[in-house]
Amino acid sequence: MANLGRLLSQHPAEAAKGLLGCKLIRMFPEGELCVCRIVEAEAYHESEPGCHAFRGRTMRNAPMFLKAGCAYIYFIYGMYYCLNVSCGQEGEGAAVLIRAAESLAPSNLRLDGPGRLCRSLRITTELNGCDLLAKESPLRLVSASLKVGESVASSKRIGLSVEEKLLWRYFIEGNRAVSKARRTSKNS
DNA sequence: CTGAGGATCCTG
DNA sequence: AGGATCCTCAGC
Repeated sequence: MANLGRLLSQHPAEAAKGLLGCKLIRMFPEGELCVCRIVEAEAYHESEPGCHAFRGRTMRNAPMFLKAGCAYIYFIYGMYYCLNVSCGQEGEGAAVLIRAAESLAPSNLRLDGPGRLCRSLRITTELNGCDLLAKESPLRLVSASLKVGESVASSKRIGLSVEEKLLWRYFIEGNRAVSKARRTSKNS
């Protein structure tokens, strides 16, 4: 995908699909750099009750309404953070949850799960709202394509008991950073 | 003001 | 299967 901004301005389901294979780059305050590759993502849109923005804008979900490409980071279960990328048009409550990534450099980080990804990359609400498309950002997205031979599969979203007919979870089929039970379309 | 529940993960 | 752990929002 040539232009990340254009990709993310689409419907979150398109954005989630297109984010697979893209790089996520974390620059720590001390200057250390981590590069990883997104392998699993879910779409959320204000039109459906699975979405935090379903009941309109609140203090917490406000970043979902920002222009495409901003971070929406929330705290959950008293313990974990989850990273989302705002998408769609400005004023539209839509985002993509980053569920898992492959650790490239260093190659030993555990990024297989939304909570683990944030813990390993030290992503907290301190980064909430930041522009992931800006070059100087401490957390940044860079466009990249899938590798030859890779394909995208989909399933219902994880951990929701509503809207289960929406197949808005996307993942790179067979990828090892996707949890074993959920990495094939057969099991999803 | 209150309390129920949550886009998770780890342990037993 | 259950607990950690606390923030958010709906409801009163």
